[in-house]
Amino acid sequence: MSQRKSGHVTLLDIARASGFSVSTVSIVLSSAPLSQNVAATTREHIRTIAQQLGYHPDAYARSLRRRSTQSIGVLGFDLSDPFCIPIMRGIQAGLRSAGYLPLMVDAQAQRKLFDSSLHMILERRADGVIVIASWVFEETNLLADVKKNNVPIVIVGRDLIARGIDSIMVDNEAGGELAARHLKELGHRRIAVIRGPREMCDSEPRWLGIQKIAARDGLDLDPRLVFQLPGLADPASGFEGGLRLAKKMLAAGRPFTAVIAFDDLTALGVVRGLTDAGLRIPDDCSVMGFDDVLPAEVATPAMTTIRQPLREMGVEAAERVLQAIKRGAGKAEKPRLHKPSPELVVRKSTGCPPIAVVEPGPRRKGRALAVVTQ
Amino acid sequence: MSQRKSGHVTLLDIARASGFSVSTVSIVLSSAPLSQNVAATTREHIRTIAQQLGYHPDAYARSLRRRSTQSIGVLGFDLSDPFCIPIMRGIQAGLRSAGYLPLMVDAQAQRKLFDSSLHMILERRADGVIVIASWVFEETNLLADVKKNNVPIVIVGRDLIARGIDSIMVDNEAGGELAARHLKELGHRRIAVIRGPREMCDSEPRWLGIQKIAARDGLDLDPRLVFQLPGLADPASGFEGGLRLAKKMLAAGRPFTAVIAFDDLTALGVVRGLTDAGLRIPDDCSVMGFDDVLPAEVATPAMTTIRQPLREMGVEAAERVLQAIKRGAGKAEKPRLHKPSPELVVRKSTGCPPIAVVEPGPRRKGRALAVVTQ
DNA sequence: TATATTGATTCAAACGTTTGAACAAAGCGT
DNA sequence: ACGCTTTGTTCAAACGTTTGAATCAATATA
Repeated sequence: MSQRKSGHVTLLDIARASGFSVSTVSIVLSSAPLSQNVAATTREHIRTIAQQLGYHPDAYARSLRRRSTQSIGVLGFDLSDPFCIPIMRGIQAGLRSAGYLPLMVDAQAQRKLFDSSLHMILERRADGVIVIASWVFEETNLLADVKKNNVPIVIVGRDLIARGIDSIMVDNEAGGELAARHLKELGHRRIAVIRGPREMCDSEPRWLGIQKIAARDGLDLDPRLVFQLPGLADPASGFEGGLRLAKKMLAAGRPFTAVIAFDDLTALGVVRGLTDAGLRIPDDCSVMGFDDVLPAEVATPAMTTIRQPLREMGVEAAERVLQAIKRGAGKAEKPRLHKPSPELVVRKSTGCPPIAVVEPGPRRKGRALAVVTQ
Repeated sequence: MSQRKSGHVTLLDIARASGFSVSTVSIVLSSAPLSQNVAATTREHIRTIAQQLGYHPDAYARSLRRRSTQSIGVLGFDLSDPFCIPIMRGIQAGLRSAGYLPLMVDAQAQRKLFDSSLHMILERRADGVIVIASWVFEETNLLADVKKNNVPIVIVGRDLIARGIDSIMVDNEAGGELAARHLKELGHRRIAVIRGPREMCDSEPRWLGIQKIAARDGLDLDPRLVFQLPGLADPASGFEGGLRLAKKMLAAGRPFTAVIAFDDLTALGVVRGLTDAGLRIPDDCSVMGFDDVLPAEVATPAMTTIRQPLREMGVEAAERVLQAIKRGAGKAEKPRLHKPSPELVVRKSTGCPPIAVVEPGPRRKGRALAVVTQ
């Protein structure tokens, strides 16, 4: 019942209550090697008292002394992006098994917060840093300070090996190919595409993959049916973009039987846009997404998409950063790029092309059909 | 270019490099009151050097000395629940303006992790704790240790004032009423309901609200059309549950024109189930959710739902816990319950009841209609 | 001229923990 | 009686920071 000044129970409290010294108590409670030398009765006694008082070692004091925090800063560019969550989960799993703790920070898609979050991580002396940058992400001088304090860093969702940073990014080109091939095999020939925002590094390779298959298999990629998502900050803005572009798509007056959208949210926006115009998915038009996030899975019809192995990517990131730590701060190996393969997930938003093809002429009652001219 | 043992730049490094003492450097860099007395040229000099060396104060050492970490532990029961994210955002906003930092932890819906996460928060000496417990959540002896170390605590999404904990929980009964009234005003009379799992405290009041309106306005709540979600851990399991129960609903052979689901994911499951059976939403049957999470917003048709002011709840939680800290650890006011009002969000999944009413007799081609007998 | 006052800087102790070294006491072989 | 090991415990310094008190000039006041 000793009166403590700070609200927290400390080793000293337990020392006093048990009659032993702070050293002994510390040795017992932290199961230091020396604790084998401590009498079993003493150990028991000290442990009991600690339990009673509700003692929790002060991680700050401990880290200060041990010069290691056993924690990894995990900086999510935008946690509200459903894309981040599985990656986070993977990271958590990867770290936990090694006894490390994630120090999660959410930059809320704001550049300013991104910087200050990074500072925060450095101030907390994380032993390493993992950055999840799915959506638009301007490079900052992040390198400067992190490297100056030689903290190993890994980035997920972006290729920054050129800047000397270990990177993990799905094989977007393969993903683009997968999507195009799937539609081709269903019999689609005229495909509309919504490309990602210019600032995102995923955009170009996905488009490349699509083009590759199109060229090889004779798909028709009418430039008037290729659109581009503007680069906005909010991940949910993909939905708005898809919705808006779906309308433009119909207005273009060119026939198409399928749409490949940049990501799942965009695809959901497209579904909304086409549905509003009276089309049925997938009967009148197939729609594909990319990523495989929760909203795509629970939508009706369930979205056919290209799955990124998000969780595995998180695990990999954790392993990378832990390796780098083990290797020692100084000897930075040359940065590697890990490119996991995406996977086609066939659900209900894609199907065979209709016998008739969408061709909305001069705005008749929303939907107008014309026979395909193949 | 001085060789440091630890990877991190410390005050001592700067002291040496600048020729001033550690004290002076500290005073300058932490903008302590005394820094007014420090010569402007000195200030400038020290700041420049700190910048060059990439100095970041060690949060651990600082907190140890200051006896305050300026951080709040935020323990999310399951971060993959889209419900959590807006709350998190609110908390972040509320804390940031007061200069506090959230220490986010994800219990991943696992009881064991829940406990260890709480320990972690205590070890990190958070000045306060906010718990977000949306989904099933068995009380632990969480009180014991947190209270023993007198750290103020607030819980969002559950009413624990009985256990002496400040709580914030939407007015579920009002929400239930809102949902029922909306359907009634559209002209629905026969309504199926999917109640939440027994373990969740939200379940009962929502049901109460629905019953209240039903009784007053003469809605028909056929017990054979009232279902109950089993209590599973995974938040996405609500979807599966809704899907399964939708099938049972049709199999019950009782006419209904609308469904109130326990939450949005469940509602999306219902939409899937009914759609699979050949029904159109909302033409043949209206479906309502609860919460207003992202997947509900981007689904097509967009989900009509009862919105919880999640962000505001997060802000409120932050303010509560900060107040408690300011008030001082000892004097715990008697715990209060804050019950924000939900809000009806009308989208596209609800509409007037069909002239014909769903009544799936002996499994004919999926969908069978019968005239309403009002 | 002695004494406050002010301005600029430093001393030294403290925060709670860990840990190499030291100490004390006992057992044991020579 | 001596050294040597073993067992059980404590000392004291260190981690990087903050801060009340102290120092020391130089200047202003009595």
